[in-house]
Amino acid sequence: MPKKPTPPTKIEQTTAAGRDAMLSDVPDGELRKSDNTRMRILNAAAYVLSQEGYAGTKLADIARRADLRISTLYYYFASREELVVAVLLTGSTQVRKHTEAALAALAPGIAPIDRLAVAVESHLRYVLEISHYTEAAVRNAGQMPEHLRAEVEKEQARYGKIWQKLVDDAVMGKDYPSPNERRALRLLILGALNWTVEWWTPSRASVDEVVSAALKMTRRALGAR
Amino acid sequence: MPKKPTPPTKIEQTTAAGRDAMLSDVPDGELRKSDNTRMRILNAAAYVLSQEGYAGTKLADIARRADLRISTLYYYFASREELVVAVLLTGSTQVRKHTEAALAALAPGIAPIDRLAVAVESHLRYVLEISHYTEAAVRNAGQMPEHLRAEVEKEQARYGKIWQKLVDDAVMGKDYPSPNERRALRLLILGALNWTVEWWTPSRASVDEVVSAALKMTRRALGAR
Amino acid sequence: MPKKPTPPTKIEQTTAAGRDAMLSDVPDGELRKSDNTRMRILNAAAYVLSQEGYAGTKLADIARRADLRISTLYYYFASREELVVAVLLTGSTQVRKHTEAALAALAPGIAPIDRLAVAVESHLRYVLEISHYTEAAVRNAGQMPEHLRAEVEKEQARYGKIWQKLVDDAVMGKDYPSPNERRALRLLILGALNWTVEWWTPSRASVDEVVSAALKMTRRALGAR
Amino acid sequence: MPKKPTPPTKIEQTTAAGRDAMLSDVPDGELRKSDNTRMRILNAAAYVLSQEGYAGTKLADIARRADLRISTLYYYFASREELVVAVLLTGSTQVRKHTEAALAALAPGIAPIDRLAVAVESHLRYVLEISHYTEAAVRNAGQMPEHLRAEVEKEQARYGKIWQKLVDDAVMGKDYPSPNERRALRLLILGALNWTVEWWTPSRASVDEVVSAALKMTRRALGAR
DNA sequence: CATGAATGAGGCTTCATTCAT
DNA sequence: AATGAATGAAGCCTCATTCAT
Repeated sequence: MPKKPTPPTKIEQTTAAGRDAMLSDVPDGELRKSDNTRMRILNAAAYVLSQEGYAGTKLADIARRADLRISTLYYYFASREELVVAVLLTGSTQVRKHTEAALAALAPGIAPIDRLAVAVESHLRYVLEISHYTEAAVRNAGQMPEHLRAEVEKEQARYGKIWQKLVDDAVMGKDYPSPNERRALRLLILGALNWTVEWWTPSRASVDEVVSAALKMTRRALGAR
Repeated sequence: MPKKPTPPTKIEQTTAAGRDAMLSDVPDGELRKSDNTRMRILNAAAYVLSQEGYAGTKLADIARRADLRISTLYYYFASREELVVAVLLTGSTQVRKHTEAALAALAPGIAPIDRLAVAVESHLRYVLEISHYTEAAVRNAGQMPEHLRAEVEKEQARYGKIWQKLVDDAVMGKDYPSPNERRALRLLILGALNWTVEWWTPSRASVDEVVSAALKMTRRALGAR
Repeated sequence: MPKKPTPPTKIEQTTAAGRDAMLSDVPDGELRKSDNTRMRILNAAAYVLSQEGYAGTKLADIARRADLRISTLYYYFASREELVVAVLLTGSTQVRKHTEAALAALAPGIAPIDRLAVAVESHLRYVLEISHYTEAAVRNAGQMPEHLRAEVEKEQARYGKIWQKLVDDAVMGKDYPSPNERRALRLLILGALNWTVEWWTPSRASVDEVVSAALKMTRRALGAR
Repeated sequence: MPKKPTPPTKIEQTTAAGRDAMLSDVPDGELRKSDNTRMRILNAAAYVLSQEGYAGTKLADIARRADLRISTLYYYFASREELVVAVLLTGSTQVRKHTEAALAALAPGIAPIDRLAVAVESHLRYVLEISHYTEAAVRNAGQMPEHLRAEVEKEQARYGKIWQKLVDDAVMGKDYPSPNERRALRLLILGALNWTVEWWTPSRASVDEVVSAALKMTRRALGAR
């Protein structure tokens, strides 16, 4: 395992893979202490961001949750902003990868509307059940100061493209004739899914029920019988 | 210690009516100057909140936009929080009233799905075209500190009830059989509409196109052919 | 007296005149409280800068000396840097004005070497006896971060020009033939004078003795018999 | 608690000789690696101090320039302050030794004014051309916190004594009659020389020109011709 | 009514320093 | 002999808030 030069301060997406490695029980053998700590910080930041939002996220909270002092954060990230961007980037990348994987696993001949349904379920479950990173990304996308948006939006555009194709392929007949309408449709659907983070809590309804409703809504909206 | 003569500081929703009054050409004679100023502050705050989000909203920005000094804000509102709550309450109340009015204007025998469609259009246009207050309310609902949510959520619950009835009435046949699913459906639809504030800009598509897509999506989702 | 708009945060040289006004016993009548406080801050900063140097100057020290809280400094200056620049600019401007005044008061026909001598004495006494501002400017000219030097150096260049003329006029015969040498001579003399702030203390020798030595040195260096 | 095997941490002036040894091609066999590294650190610190000043000098800069990690510096120096003091002492000692050597090389019967001239040239060239150590010492003499000055000032007093004798011997006749004036004269001259570090850059004038001006100024100031 | 002035609390960041390896 | 990791102290700065006028 190659030693990184010195202070590991740089923005790199922390992939879901790396994160999972950390969450599993694999002994540290392959990881430097520093990787571990960096991950702990990112995890803590993702959680706080998902709960408190961009402006409410304080380094003190992140440090407390990571069981470190504030100044230690600066050993790994050059600034609060860099840390936030790293989380959001990770979050955006994670859903995308997760959904891409789900789609890749499908049989080749599957109907477009079914592909879209798979994406809906994958996205929704990831946001609600799995990743604070993605919840953070979803909730804070619009709350970030101008100069931080560029990077995050680029990643999100990538995901958006995938979805647009899913929607375009699934649209039947002559509904939603214009590209603008189909773009709107895609964003309305993703909005419906993303907005769940604002209202869903495990106590009132199961994820399954939400997924079920979302799937019906989408299938019908796209013209399935 | 009675300091301020008649401190007009009280949280009351500023209704759309009041607001419109202010925007119209009614001679000032009808209004105390203080009403005027209070309204200017609220308008400014609504705008800033809709753009910057809860945490990004600074009194300095509001004061600048209202062409006042910061300390003046305290003549009208006891605290930043009170001002914010006033805006969000106003925003929530405004859409509700607006949508209620639109529904009230309908012929009695109209089909439930059509009533829902009217609500969709009314809501969407209000958020996107008309009211910074409502945009502020929509975007910041989830970003507020715990102790401020109560009031705002109460108003929103009221609106939610109206919508739930619209959805329940419009659902056809045996789809969405459980109340939980129908609740999820309502929130998915409202989420789709509310999320538009995160992505819609006049430059890429007209409101009409978004409305059109939203109407189709809703009608189909609810089972209309 | 025209009211300044609002927060008086802007860099303007505080002229010796303004400062003297503040130091004298003239009742505040003509001055806003704000002018007074701004002056107190500048005075405090000048003192601290002259004693501690650029890097050693802490806002806490300045605030303490001005009998204010740190945050109050920000009501008058946008940043530590702006305050420092204001002091150095003031300091540079002060000596220049003081020396210009001394020169202006001379009889027209006076010999160039005598004009130079007047400048030497004026400069030296101002730095050692009168102005912390100028001492601050002298001691910190070279210690400032790159991006702050521009403004200060411009003012200093202005003073440098005056001195160069004094030196050029006073140089007799064929010594120091090249402009570069005369420039060096000017800077050596000013250096000798400025460096006094590093070693002079009232306890070891009187200002008069230093002035006397400096005058002799200069007169002889320039070729007077 | 004996931690470090042979912690070479001790304040000793690194003489010009030692430094030259390091710069020359003598095979490393003669030097412990640690000497080598210690020297690298000192050199780096001298450079940074000469450029940034006491307060602007960061261990990070020194480490970067020495191509080491910050923590390594602590293997050789107990603290930042100790390192700084070592540099300044070295710098002060270097000029003194250099000038002493130049004076020692003179013929015995040489005139006092010529001895002084030799010292002027030696000092000036050393500061401007040769040693960052001395430049550091010169520029930071007055910027150091109280508790660090003692050692440095002691060394500088030693050099001052030599200069005072040079000046006293060179003064002719009845000028500068009092010891205080002669002390002032010495410090004015040294000030003129030292201040050159604040303004001289190779691009505007050659060292020779500055030296020439300084020599003429000194000779004349002392009454030669 | 409105504001100028002042402040306290709290956040971000830098940096020298320590220590186990 | 050198370094990676972690930290405490201290500084700068922002911002909501107060209060006399």
